[in-house]
Amino acid sequence: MAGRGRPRAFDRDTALRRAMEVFWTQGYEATSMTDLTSAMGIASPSLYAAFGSKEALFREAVTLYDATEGAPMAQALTELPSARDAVEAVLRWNARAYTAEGSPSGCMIVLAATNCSPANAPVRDHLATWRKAGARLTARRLDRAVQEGELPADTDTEAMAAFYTTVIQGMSVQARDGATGADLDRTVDRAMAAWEVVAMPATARPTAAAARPEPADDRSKPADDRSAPATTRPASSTA
Amino acid sequence: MAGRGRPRAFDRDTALRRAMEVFWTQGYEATSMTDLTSAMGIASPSLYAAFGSKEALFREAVTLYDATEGAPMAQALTELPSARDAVEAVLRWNARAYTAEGSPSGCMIVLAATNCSPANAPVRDHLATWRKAGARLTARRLDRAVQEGELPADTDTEAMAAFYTTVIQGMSVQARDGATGADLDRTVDRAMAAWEVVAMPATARPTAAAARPEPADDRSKPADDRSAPATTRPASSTA
DNA sequence: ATGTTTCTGTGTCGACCGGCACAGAATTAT
DNA sequence: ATAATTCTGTGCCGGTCGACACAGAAACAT
Repeated sequence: MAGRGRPRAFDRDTALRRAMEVFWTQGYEATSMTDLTSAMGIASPSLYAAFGSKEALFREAVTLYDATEGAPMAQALTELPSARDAVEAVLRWNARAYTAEGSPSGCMIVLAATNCSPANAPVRDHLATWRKAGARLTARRLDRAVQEGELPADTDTEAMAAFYTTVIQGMSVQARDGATGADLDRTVDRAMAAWEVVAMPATARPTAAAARPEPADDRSKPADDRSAPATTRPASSTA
Repeated sequence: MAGRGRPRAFDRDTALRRAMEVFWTQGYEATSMTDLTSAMGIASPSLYAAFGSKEALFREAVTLYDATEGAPMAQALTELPSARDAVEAVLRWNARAYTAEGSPSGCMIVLAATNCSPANAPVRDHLATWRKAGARLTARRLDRAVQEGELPADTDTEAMAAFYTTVIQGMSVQARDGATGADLDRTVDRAMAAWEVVAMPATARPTAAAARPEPADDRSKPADDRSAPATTRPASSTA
């Protein structure tokens, strides 16, 4: 198995796993070569010889993350008999995984490169592609549920998958902000309780008792907004 | 109004707005002093004289962001007569704001410092505090709705606010990944259609036809997971 | 034993980072 | 006019970034 020359003095898989943890915690740009080499226990020339570059190492780390952390999700989506159980399994699993002790909080694919400099745009796009692949996998599972009669024939499966993907990605931010597994479970409770109304057709509007006219706020100007309001300074805030 | 010495040759508010846009687009760490000075049209000594440091400038930019982009949200939350209309107004507003042309996509407070090096942890915590303040403002609005009889007395307002906060934060990620305003609106449709089931009491479990036993997937190991599964490489993916 | 190959550690490269010293320019106060 | 004050632009600081040259060490083949 060993090649011709001097054998490698470190375990490549172990070093890659260490690198994944650092990237997972700090993100791509915020992780320096010094962070990597000290975590992996090797010098930078060994890193370059084994992985090529910092970016190539990151891509390998993402692939490893998907293989180890994401594999059970793909399995649940394809093997569980009902789409509802499959989506709930994904949400419950993530609620625990994002808050598990011994590993960084939140999802690496969501959090590791949300913002970066133009020079590293390829890295950001790489993760975005992976995120979209996950949403698409969910949409295909919902399509199957429509074919099997589990969901109404006119279900907007793309929008439904986008909704649950949005919830999952928001959960990553919540976990990074200190939400507990129980906190995320309460959000999952609500997302799953809404299953029937979320499975609405493409043409429908809010449904239920929600045939509202419009947001009703003063359309002062088409300016932008942020996630939630706070006129004054944040102060302490415990929740 | 002018002081004693040589007057400032640039407009401080304009320069701050430019800085906000750069931080909004690239995030805190990925934005260099060169990025800032070129966008603001001033040299670095002027920046330091006017704002103190890169971090102080960022905090001022966040405050400006909240005052300009977030103020309508706080207004909707406090002034609209029903909590349901208020929350929907916030969601609809954000769906448009996150995807508006002429400004960066997504929410600055969610995206500008999700991951950063330990040295910049104070910046990350600063934004996290702001995010939590928004969630708390929503929770207080829901408390008022309970007091006014709009929501059941046993409503878990904290969990309900956390749910909608999670959706909003997920929408920021979606917008960054290229989702359109119509895409986000479809998610808002579903989040609002679920209003009644989301307003569930603290003790309740999934409700509806969702009294499931457990996720039911093979509990292979307590490892973590990511946002969505993808066994193979991402490939192209258009949605 | 000798050559070939491959990995390891030291040291360092040019570029850029955030931040600031310094001198000159522009204003007000006297 | 002259002094005092404040801003502006040039240039540079020490430190760190990602990346690699180089020589020595450790395995193989012959």
